[in-house]
Amino acid sequence: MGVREAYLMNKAILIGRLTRDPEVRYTQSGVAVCTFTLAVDRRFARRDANDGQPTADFIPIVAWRKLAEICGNNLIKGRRISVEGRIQVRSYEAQDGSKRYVTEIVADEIEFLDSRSSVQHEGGFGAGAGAGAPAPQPQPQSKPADAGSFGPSIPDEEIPF
Amino acid sequence: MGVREAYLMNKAILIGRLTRDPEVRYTQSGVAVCTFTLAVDRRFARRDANDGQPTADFIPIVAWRKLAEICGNNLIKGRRISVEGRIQVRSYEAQDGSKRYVTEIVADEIEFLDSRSSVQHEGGFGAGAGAGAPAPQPQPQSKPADAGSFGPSIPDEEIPF
Amino acid sequence: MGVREAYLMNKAILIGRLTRDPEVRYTQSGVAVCTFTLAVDRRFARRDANDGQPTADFIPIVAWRKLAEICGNNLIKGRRISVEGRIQVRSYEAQDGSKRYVTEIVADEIEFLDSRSSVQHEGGFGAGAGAGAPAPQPQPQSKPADAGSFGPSIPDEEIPF
Amino acid sequence: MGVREAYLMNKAILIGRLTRDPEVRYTQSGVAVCTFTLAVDRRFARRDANDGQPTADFIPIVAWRKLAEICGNNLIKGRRISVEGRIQVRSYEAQDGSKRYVTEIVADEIEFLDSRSSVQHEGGFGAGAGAGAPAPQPQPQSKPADAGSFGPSIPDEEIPF
DNA sequence: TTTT
DNA sequence: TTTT
Repeated sequence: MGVREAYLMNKAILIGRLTRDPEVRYTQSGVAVCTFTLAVDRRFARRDANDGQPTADFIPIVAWRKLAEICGNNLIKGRRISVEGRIQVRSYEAQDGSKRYVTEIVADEIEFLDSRSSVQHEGGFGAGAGAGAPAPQPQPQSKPADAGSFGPSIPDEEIPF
Repeated sequence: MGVREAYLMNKAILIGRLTRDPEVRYTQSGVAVCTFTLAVDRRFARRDANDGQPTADFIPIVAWRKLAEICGNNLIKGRRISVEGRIQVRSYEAQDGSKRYVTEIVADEIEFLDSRSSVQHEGGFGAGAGAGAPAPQPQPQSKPADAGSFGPSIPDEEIPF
Repeated sequence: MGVREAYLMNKAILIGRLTRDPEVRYTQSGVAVCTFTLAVDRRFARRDANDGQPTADFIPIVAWRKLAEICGNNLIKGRRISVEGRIQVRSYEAQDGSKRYVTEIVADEIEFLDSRSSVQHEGGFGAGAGAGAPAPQPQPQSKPADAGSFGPSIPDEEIPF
Repeated sequence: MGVREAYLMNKAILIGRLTRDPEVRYTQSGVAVCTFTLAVDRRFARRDANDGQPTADFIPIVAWRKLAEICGNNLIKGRRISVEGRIQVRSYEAQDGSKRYVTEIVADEIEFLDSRSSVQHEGGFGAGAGAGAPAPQPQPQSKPADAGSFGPSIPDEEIPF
């Protein structure tokens, strides 16, 4: 027998901006899942260098359940947030039979760091915000909606805790 | 003009075990880079469930320069370590022209959490550790060595700070 | 007017050992609060140096509500845990009228890093564990009990969220 | 004998504002040490409640060596920064013979989150910035200077790593 | 003693 | 007052 000493840690803390409006979908059993990508500028990147080097990391984020719905209803492209969560690496088989890996942050906590109005004021996002355009509808589908398309393809086993 | 307020954060803190001995290579300009994969058990995974669900995340780690050499000379499959660093997402073009993404942790600090002897004692790896066997040489190439194979393919632009 | 941009962060992540059994008390309104001290060894301290330099930091921890009760029922002197929380600085007036400061970590999450039996086996605590002794009762007061002594002195305003 | 398994962690991550200009002093052997207090607003504090409850934690920060000098030369009351470091608890004997405890964060990394001009522009500090006033000299003593007063009282044993 |  |  003996002492079980299985210590582990898996924590990510990020601050960045959404590259797009978030997407909310639902699993077969109706659990909400929200996904988006966070752009986190690299600390010492020279954005003016034009040397082809990336100036940011684009990190996929996943939120589940209540947090997913709050994100879907409040986040919007360009908004700055902090995310605390764990790094998850999933694998799947590609069409050509090869194994592919997906790395994403499963969010435990998300904090909104600038007000929605400030994002708009700063002109953080363009499309559809032009003069004469109809009022934008930043809030994504807030319940079932088009859950049909992608939702059912999310297996319930993916749901954490 | 106005106030520049470009705050960002990108921090990962991990504790897990090496899935293999680390690899050390060198860039064209001779900078050491060490790579390995960290297995971090998932908190609520039931390892006995046999339900096909993963029980760990396998997270690629990269260390550079002095830290790379320390890792190459001291780490070994099965050893438990902590890693603190940042999440980096790189993209490259696959042979079929599609874009692929690689996510890895660029290590700032690594700490060795169990002594080398303890890993051996726990039977973390077998080959060559038997009585009467020649002294194992777990230390990978500690300087140029076979840098030729992969090393030169690491572009110097990848080197952080 | 303008953009409100009030970002803050206050996070502590600790791993150490309890210097004593935890204490559980109750506020006037019956909310559980558990306190104990965590000994966190200093990384580069030479424990053998005998130079009078401290080799550890002794950090006060506070847990509230359900977490307080779980701690009271499961923790014990010598046990190794991780604590995640925020740093809180309180002040109070001493008998001599001077202002004193108390710094403590308000725990959000606590994880038990070695099993209770392992602590016992390692001889972490002696009393009552001898052969033939009556079953030890490490669980402190699990509800009101002697809340009278210290409990009522905890003002309800101290309770977080 | 046996496996030594002495794992510890002691990490603090803070974002807040300086309550005053920082102070730089020097130890007997000439090592720079910078101290200041960080005000970190409490997340759910109601600043308008006027209920006597604190709305922020005031956390003492210490930086050493090069970092101390950078802080002394660049920080200023009201500036927003992030601090990463470890929690240190020191004790000393008060004049009345009782033991007192000081908790502070020993900084490993500090990041400046708003530009100096932005702090000024926001009216973060008034005195001496009026028209016709002589150029302000926010930079504290940048080398030995009045090290005499407090400096010599900092024992060299306090210096970390 | 406290920042915005 | 301190843990291993």
